Amino acid sequence: MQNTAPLPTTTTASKMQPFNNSLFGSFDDPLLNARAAALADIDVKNVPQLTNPLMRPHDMFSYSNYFTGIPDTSAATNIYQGLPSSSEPFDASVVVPTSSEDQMTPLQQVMAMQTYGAPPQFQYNMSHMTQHFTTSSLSTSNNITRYPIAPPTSELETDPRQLETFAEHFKQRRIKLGVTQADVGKALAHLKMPGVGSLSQSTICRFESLTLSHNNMVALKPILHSWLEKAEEAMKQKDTIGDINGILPNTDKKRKRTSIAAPEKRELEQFFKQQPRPSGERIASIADRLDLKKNVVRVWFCNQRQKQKRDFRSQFRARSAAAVMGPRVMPVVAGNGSNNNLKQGQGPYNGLPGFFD
DNA sequence: ATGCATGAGCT
DNA sequence: GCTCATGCATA
Repeated sequence: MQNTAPLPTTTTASKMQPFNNSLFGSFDDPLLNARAAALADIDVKNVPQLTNPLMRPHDMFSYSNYFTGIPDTSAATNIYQGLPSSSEPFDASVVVPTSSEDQMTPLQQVMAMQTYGAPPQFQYNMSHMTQHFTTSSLSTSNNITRYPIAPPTSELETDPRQLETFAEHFKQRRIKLGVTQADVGKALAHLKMPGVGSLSQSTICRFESLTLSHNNMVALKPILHSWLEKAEEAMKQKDTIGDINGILPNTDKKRKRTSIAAPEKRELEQFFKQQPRPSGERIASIADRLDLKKNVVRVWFCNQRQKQKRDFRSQFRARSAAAVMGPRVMPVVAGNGSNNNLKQGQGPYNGLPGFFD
């Protein structure tokens, strides 16, 4: 509504950490196969079907959207081949959060992200993946990780219920093991899986709460599964858990974080209801009206759309709703050998009416 | 747990 | 300028 109050937004700054990742080169983790057993004790829930007006034909469907009841076995979601192995010599330190002690040069990170050094069985099937699985947020931060290994084979690997089941199981076990989400994230780098670095607490949290896109869930599952197995082992032969290294000063730069005031936020939400995808001019208009920076408004809408997709299921699940909808259109990737067949959906919006300017 | 932000790749 | 994966900062 009105922004008589102080400032519509406020920003704060805080520390930014430098690179602290390890993992590179060595990947002693043979792809393992599965874990059906590990998940056997979990129950599978039924998921209602639904549709998300925000979804567009070429959008990479989110985990939430996956729950449309429409089975999907398209290659687009099959990112992994197998699961991380657990049949290798166990190294307690792997699951022990040793804080940020790992160092990796930007170049190494880049390389680690690429599947370049991985053997064939570890590589992605380029024609079956989307950009994000090759080189997502490469320089976003000090942590690498992002998708490694091969594409998934079985449907079990991408089955939403399986993923959900695993996520729950994972969380329960993690807690049992007394490991925090942040610890898990850091420990991942120790798995030394090709292309796998550490992850943030945020991501682990989102994985557990299923607030990630389906592809993201699928990609992370084998990695977290691998960690869990090692962690379970560590639990057993617990003793020499050398939680070595540890301390690392956080003396660095800062990053601002805008805080949009409630009134402005309420208006933004109203605008969003009217049109989730405002034009640049529209955004400028809104920004001007709310006395916010245009970029802040733009990003807000981007995040809102992303959030809507992720949260969609949680908003409607556990409900009998069975609004069967038309078949979901998956991005068809032409494996033409070209080096740019990792399309990302951005086709024209064909959702519900009224969402265009 | 989640809001705001970044950056890659793509249109 | 968009989507997506992800992260820092913070409520």
